[in-house]
Amino acid sequence: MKPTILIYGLAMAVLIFLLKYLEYRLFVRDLSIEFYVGIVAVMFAILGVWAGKRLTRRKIVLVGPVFILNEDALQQLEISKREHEVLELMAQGLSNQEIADKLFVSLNTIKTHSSNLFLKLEVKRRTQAVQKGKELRLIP
Amino acid sequence: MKPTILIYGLAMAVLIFLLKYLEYRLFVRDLSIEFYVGIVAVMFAILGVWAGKRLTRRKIVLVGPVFILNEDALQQLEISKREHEVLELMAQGLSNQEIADKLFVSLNTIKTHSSNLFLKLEVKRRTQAVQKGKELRLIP
DNA sequence: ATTGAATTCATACTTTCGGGTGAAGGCTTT
DNA sequence: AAAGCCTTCACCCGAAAGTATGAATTCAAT
Repeated sequence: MKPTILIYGLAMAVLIFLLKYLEYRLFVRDLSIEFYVGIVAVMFAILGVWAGKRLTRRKIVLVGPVFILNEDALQQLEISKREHEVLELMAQGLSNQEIADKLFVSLNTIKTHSSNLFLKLEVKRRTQAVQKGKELRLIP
Repeated sequence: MKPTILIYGLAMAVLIFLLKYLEYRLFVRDLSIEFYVGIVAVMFAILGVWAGKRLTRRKIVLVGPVFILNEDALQQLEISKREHEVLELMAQGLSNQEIADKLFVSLNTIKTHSSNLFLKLEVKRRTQAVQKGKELRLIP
């Protein structure tokens, strides 16, 4: 931070000196008023560009991709809440037994859900279901 | 495009008129030279800010996430080319038999590869292997 | 109240997956 | 040449996944 301030101060000093120098040259009739105004205009235009850049320099914020559930697809494919839940847990790499435990239902129930899910998603395996689920934004 | 040009032309006309008006007031001694120069400076500073914004307005290009293979992880985990290949096809939702067909080897070979892969990735199922593979950027 | 969808579960059967072990051939490194 | 790794394949076994069918229950909509 310190060196930055120093540089800015120095730049400002140079600028003011230049202005005063021009003012002096104008005073002693060494410079036409048109030239004087022109140079000042150019200087401030450049200063404006620079200051504008400084002030509007927006900080870059990296935002991870936000997941937006595709509810239309869910409805079109007639996927129920439970099936959707099962799909989510599948995508987390859980086995049918683990899913059953997590949802407090029997293994057979999960098998039924997953079978129906595969029919609706038109896939044969859970890996493909997860793939398609992500493509259709049914799961993150 | 047309209205834009019209607006710019109009703005420039106003600007020039203002400058000339100030020049006239200066000429008739109605305005001190300091004020004149100051107003010009402010005007051009603002113009500079505006022009700077216009000119440096970069076009926003949306680039899809680029996949960069994490070769370090591949080496650290001692994953061979063939195993990596198998992992890729797994991630595409293929069964072991389909992978075997695609690589022109036997089903048993793929089983061996996948088993070794699971050991190296420290997972139990292919779904988890795919997950971890993506996390580690071993596969897109 | 009846219909229909969703959820639950069971039984039985087939297929796929995954673990363990062993082994042969090829290729590189020492 | 010997050691070490990769790749290939085989056989066996158990676990997990997936299919098919049928059925009971709940809950919302007609």
